[in-house]
Formats: sequence, structure tokens, C-alpha cells
Amino acid sequence: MQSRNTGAESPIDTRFQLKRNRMLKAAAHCFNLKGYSGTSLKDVADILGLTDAALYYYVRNKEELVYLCYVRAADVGREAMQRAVAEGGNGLDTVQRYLRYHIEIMVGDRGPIAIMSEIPSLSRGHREAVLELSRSHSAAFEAILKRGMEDGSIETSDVRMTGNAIMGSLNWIPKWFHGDSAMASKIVEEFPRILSSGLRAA
Amino acid sequence: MQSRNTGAESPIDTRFQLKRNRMLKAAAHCFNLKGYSGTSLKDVADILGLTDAALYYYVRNKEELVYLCYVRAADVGREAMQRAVAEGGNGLDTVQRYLRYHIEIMVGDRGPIAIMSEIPSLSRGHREAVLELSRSHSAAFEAILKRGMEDGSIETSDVRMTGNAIMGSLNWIPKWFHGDSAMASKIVEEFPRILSSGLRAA
DNA sequence: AAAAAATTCTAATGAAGATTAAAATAATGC
DNA sequence: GCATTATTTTAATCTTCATTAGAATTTTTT
Repeated sequence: MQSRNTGAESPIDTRFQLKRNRMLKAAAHCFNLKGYSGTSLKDVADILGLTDAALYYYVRNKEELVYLCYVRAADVGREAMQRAVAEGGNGLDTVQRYLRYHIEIMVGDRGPIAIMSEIPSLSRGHREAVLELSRSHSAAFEAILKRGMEDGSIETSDVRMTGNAIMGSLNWIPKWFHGDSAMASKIVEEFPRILSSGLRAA
Repeated sequence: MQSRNTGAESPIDTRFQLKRNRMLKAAAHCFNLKGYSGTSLKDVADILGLTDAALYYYVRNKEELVYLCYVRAADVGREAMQRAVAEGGNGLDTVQRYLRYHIEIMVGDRGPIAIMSEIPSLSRGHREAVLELSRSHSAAFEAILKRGMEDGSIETSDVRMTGNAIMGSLNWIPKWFHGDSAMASKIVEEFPRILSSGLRAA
């Protein structure tokens, strides 16, 4: 039965959810490596020890697969942002904590997280949805930057541009980090400082 | 005649070279936007007002098209690096100048430059070649970082990681910059400082 | 303006891969 | 163990797109 991929999931269907989650991680890995069009469903299925056709039990089609990966990526960002903001402190502190939390998740066992670099490939509806998630995250980030400028901890000429500079470095991590755990902790410890030092008020 | 795409070009064949160069820019634009597999030859041809089949007059196949885009991208990096190194100064100064020159070219009229993010899609031979270009560029960059640590202008724990942090931000630029000239000059002016401030010695 | 060379097009061909339907297998509740 | 449900597979089908051959057109040369 395809009662599963209609969208309404029963609240405690752990087996299905777990498998789908494993699938999203495998897909994120492939997408980060070879891009959306560059990865075949067979690539993803091979990782899971399944046939490509079996994936359709979990998603409606390939496009929904990326979409779900992107939603999952956005969740990670939102979660890190929420935690960082909740802990208070000045703008610079908040930025640094956000970066740390985000990176911890990326390089930790919730990774790999898909880089949202092929939004144009999404269907119209999904594209709008992801763009909205992306916009709201950028807005939250820029809000922190502005707060930092008010409390004197941050000094920068253009929050949009600065945000892009920082997020670019973050988004690039999956391109060169491939699970080395020694490197993982080094990234977690160093990146927040490296990326935020361009923000420091003179 | 296909005497052209055999590799050996006559030294002063301007018309052919110019058109091929326009083609590489159009291709870089598409690849940056939709990825290698995501762009069809028709996408590129449409920009040039040609048929997809016409592109085969300039390249042997699609794979060679990305390859040439990547070589062109590597050229830009190498050129910026050479200029920066040639002008002397301490390590930090050199890094900043390199970033400036690289960015100037990226956002200037030589752009768009392809992001080298799909090296796995290349053929074996081309992949090796591009990896070598990439490695040598990274090595040159890391050498500057090391020099900066010796002359006291730079302080960082892991040059490889730091290099990746900076290059990631740089590589991400084509994802959000789309030709706005006011933004272009702002990027040129601000990015070198933003990206290099994580390197400053305490 | 005719011949030669350069450039582009039209019209196949073929392969890769997404998608689907129906059958087969595995797991679970009784 | 049997019936039901969940999961996966096999075996098509269909579309998109790279690629090619040869014809057509444009440009250059003489």
C-alpha cells in the first residue's frame, strides 16, 4: 500500500520514519557529492542496499527527495539558531554560538546535511517553500548581526553581504569534510572564531 | 571541418577563441546555477543563440566543456595568486591582495567563473588534471599562510582548515551574486578584510 | 563572383535513468 | 500456522538529452 507517501504520517511510526531518515542522509551525501541531477536514485539505493524502485515507497519522486533533504537542512539551521538566541548574550556571542551549534550538527552524527545549492531544480511549490525557509533563516541571522551592531559587539558595513560571506564558508564544509573525527572537533572549535572575527568592532 | 576541436589551436585564431570563450562563460553561468548534469547543452546554446549541436564545433563533448570551464577558473586563481605574491609584503598583506584580485576577476567582466564543485563528474584524465591544478593552488595559498605565521602577521592553528574556510566563502559568491555592480564593488572592498580577519595574530 | 573554408543546422540514434504496475517476499498480529 | 499488512523486487515504459552524420548556410579567399 502507498498509504505512506501521501504525507499524513501516523504519529508513532518509528520504523518507517527511521528508514526514511537513513534514506535522507544517504541522499544528502550523494547530492553534496554529485549534485541533484548528477545522482541517480540507484546511487542512493545502493547505499541503503535497496533497489531504486524501493525508494518510491518512501517518497513520491526524486524531487520530493531533495525537497525533504532541504527541509531537514533548514531544520538544522533553525534549531541551532533557536538554541543560540535562547542563551542570550550580545550579538557577537550569539553569532558564535549559532555557528558552533550549526557546525556541531553538520559534522556530527546527524550529518551529512544537504547543501541547499540547487533550489532552482525544485518544483514551483517546493521551491517557494524552501525559499521561504531560507529567507526566514537569513532574516534571523541578519537580525542578530543588527543587534550586535546596536550593542557594540559587531561592526560591519552590509549585513546581507556579511551574512553571505559567513554562510558560504559554512555551506562549503561538506565539500571538503568527510567524516574525519579529529578534523570534526577542530572545525567545531575553530570555525566560530575564524568566521566571526570579521565581525568584531574595532 | 573539425580541425578545431583537436586541441592544437593556431596561435592567432581570434574569432574561434572569442566565441569559445563566450561559450565558456555561458556554460559557467549554467553550471553555477543548475550544476553539471542539471544543465543541458541546449541551455548553454540558447544563451548563445545557437543549436546544441553547434557547440560540438568548439568542444569535443559536454565533459570537455566543464573541464575547460574549470581550467579557466583555475587560471583566474593562479593569476590572482601570482600578482599578489609578486607585490611582496607580509603574509597577511599577500592574502588580502590575493583575495581582492581573485574577487575582482570573479565579479568583473571576466565572470562568471565556474565553481569547481563537481570534480567527480570529470573523466579520469581531466579529473587528475584539475585536481592537480587545485592542489597546487591550495599549496600556494597555504604557503602564504605559513609565511605569515613566520613573519608574525598571521596566527592560525591549521592552515588546511583555514584555507578551506576562506576558499569556501569565495566559492560561494557566485551562488548569491548576480551582477549587481554596486554590490560588486562592495564585495571587492569588504571581502578581503572580512575573510582575512580570522587570520590576524593577537 | 566562384571556390574553399568555416560555421551552424536538421534529423536521426542511443543510452541513461525516472517512474509505474504488478508480483514476490518479509513481517506482524491473531 | 493463517491472514493481513508492510516492504521490496522485477520488468516494463517513457522522457530527456548527449551525440553524430550529413546537409545547408555563411564567411573568407582569390
